[in-house]
Amino acid sequence: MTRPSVTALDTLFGALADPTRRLLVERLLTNGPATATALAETTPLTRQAILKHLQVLEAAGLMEHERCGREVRFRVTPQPLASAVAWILDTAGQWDRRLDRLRKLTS
Amino acid sequence: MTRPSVTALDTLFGALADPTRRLLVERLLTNGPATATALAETTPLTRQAILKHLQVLEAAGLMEHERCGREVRFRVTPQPLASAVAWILDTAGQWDRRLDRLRKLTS
DNA sequence: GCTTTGTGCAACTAACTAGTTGCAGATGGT
DNA sequence: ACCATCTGCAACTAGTTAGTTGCACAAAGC
Repeated sequence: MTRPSVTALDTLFGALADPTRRLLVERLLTNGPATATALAETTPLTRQAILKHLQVLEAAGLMEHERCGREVRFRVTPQPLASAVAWILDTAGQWDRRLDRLRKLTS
Repeated sequence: MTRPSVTALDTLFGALADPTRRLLVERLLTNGPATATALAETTPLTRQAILKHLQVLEAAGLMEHERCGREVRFRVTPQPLASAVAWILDTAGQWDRRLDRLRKLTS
């Protein structure tokens, strides 16, 4: 077991480890794309704090942003979540029968 | 959107966000229970560093430890991984068709 | 009883994270 | 042109995390 390097799974799981970030993902998925300013208005946090969270999510591949005039709109790109599920299924699948059944269905 | 509180998902995803911890999970799942000392021998890290990682995993519900004489053996308890998968499927499932198919099969 | 081996605890450092404030720059409306 | 609004960047604080070292304690073997 050599010292592991930082992989996409690190930033991905790390991004999901924060409740504010998970809320942002949920909210953007249900309500559609929005700006950091708009998201911050529904939150006790400042715009900059929200923006940093969005950038963490973007670094994990879970967000994209698009410029529209003077606004910057963020949209969820959930594809990387498949890797997270894949790791869980590949790892624990050998142990848990129910997860293993799921693993076979994904391939 | 009120300020979210720290939930089990936070510590769970947080525990999975570290490559060393994921390796420990994988190793213990394939090779069976082991002590922190034994695990540290296959690593550039010290026993205490490994122990801390094991404790983080245990706080996330992914480990159990059992005392055997003067040894302390750690074992993976992967049940909480189901919650992680559940969140992903519940959240992104509404978006991604393939994940949605999986979500239905878990219920 | 002594030695070996494994665990437990505490202190400490370095690095990173979450969040803030303040200000400058760009865009759109009138 | 001017004003309101939104974004971008930088500096700063406080708290947390990863990892270390050192030492004390407990259990087994001889």
